[in-house]
Amino acid sequence: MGKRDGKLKKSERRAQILLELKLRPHVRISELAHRFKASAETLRRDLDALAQDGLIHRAHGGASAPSRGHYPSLDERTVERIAERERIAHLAAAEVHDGETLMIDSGSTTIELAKALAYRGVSCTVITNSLPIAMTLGHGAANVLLCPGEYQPSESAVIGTETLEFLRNYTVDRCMIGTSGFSAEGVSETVHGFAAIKREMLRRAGVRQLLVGSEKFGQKGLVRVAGLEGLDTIFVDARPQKKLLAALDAAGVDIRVADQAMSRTQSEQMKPREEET
Amino acid sequence: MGKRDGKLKKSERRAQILLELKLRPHVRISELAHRFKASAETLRRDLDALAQDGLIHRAHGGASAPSRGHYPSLDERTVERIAERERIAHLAAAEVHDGETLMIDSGSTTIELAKALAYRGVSCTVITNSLPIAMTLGHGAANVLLCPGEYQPSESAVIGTETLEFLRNYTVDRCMIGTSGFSAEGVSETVHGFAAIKREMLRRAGVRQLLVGSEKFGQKGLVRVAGLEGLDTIFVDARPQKKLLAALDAAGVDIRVADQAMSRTQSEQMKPREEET
DNA sequence: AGCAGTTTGTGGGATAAGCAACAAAATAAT
DNA sequence: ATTATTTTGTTGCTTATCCCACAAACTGCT
Repeated sequence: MGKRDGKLKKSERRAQILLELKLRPHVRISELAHRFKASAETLRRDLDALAQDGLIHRAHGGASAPSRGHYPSLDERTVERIAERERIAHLAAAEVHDGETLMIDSGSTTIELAKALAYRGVSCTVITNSLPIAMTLGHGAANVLLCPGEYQPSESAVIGTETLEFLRNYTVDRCMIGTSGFSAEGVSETVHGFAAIKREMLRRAGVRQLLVGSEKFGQKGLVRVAGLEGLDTIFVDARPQKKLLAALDAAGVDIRVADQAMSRTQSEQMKPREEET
Repeated sequence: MGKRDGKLKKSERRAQILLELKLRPHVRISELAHRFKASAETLRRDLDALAQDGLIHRAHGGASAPSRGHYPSLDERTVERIAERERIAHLAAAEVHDGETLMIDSGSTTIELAKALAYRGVSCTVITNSLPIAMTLGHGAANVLLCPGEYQPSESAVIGTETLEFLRNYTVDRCMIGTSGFSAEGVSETVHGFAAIKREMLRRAGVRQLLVGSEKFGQKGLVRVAGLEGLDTIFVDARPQKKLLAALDAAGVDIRVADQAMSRTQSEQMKPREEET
């Protein structure tokens, strides 16, 4: 009657592979073949099929998660404008000194910030609601305090009343947040839960800093997070347009532009991928 | 004469590799060797060194980025006894029904449990202190409530007083925990912080269940977590020895053995082909 | 310059992965 | 039940990667 032989069907195998790649950055064909008790050819076909659909990134001998992995909906954003985000993040990271306490919220730009901080080996204390940021910083020199809350797969972060209550217990030197909308009227978000967290972080911090790519200029999200006067510094990749610039000046916001020059080395290095023969 | 042909030094090469891995999930040795005009051996040494420092994840033929969830010390354990852990996890996961509330602590066995629950699509509510477990379950049908606390890179989980205080606010139907030591005297841990969390979880749950591989039988850790009488069920991959078995019986612990036959993913039985030992 | 230590390149045998075509099962359809 | 279709396994061969040891090239220092 049954399938006593615990063999998995094609779709089950592939689902497991995707699941596995959410935890591990890389799986190996030989390892999978052994695990599933299937031939290497079968697994090779599985990986090829998944790679065809863009669900995984094929490599010699195995496969790895596509792009920056764990952040499904983050990924789409992440692949674009990486260079800009990196420049902004490095500029912002240079501001942070050893021993500081700071809050960092979730988002693709702030993940880059975490990477930059980890790379610089800054030994600060960070309170965050983002799991990838906690992981990135936690493996470096920083102390990380993670907020409680309901896990939100879309951002790989936690939100909710528990998160807000937790934040209210702390006061920090500095907070660095991202945003999905930035205009003369201020900072705005599309998701209510995330807006509340940003708002609370701004309230709990001495210095309030925003990391925002120029593509967000002029955009207005559903929920207002704060006005320009609620910010001390913004880190951007390009100088804002006249109107926004005037509003920022009026609000006394310090504008820090991460221009190309300071990361020339990086952008040069990315180029040679083209010259394959 | 040497234009920009100038060969890069070791540190430069390695920095570039890290940069490259920020853009792409996987790099290949042969490709890097060509790019840097260096031998494959050199690049192999580079990747090995970077992997040693935990900066990248080594793979056959190349390397991938570790960023989104590198569990350094978890990995070493994870490669061993995967099959046993999976069997235990699937057996335990079968116990959980839709709508239940449960607590799950951090550990390599409980990560397998999370994978199994995600695979089965159980829509329960889970409170955990483990980041990988939150991520795994959160992308599935379950609701996940993550504990606050200090991030502990070694287990990719949070611990500390914040974690304990948070747990005290909840009561759940069931808790499922792992352990590093299991003997007739009970459950024990090597790290104090993790022991405290397991203890609190056991206290807050109606049904208290332990997942433990047979390799832990007889081992005693530094800190005692609970006696056998504090457990309702244990999920194991092999029947305990006489002495431990007697103690478990005396304590009224239900023993659930995940034997080969019922394993979903692997069954050695129907494979009379020559083995690889 | 000369020397010690590091870094890189080279060669060869062992192992693993890729590829393609075909056979064997398993599954679905009639 | 019997085809048709899909999926998986196997075989033989090619290519790529790994690993080890040793030689060559480079570095910094006295």
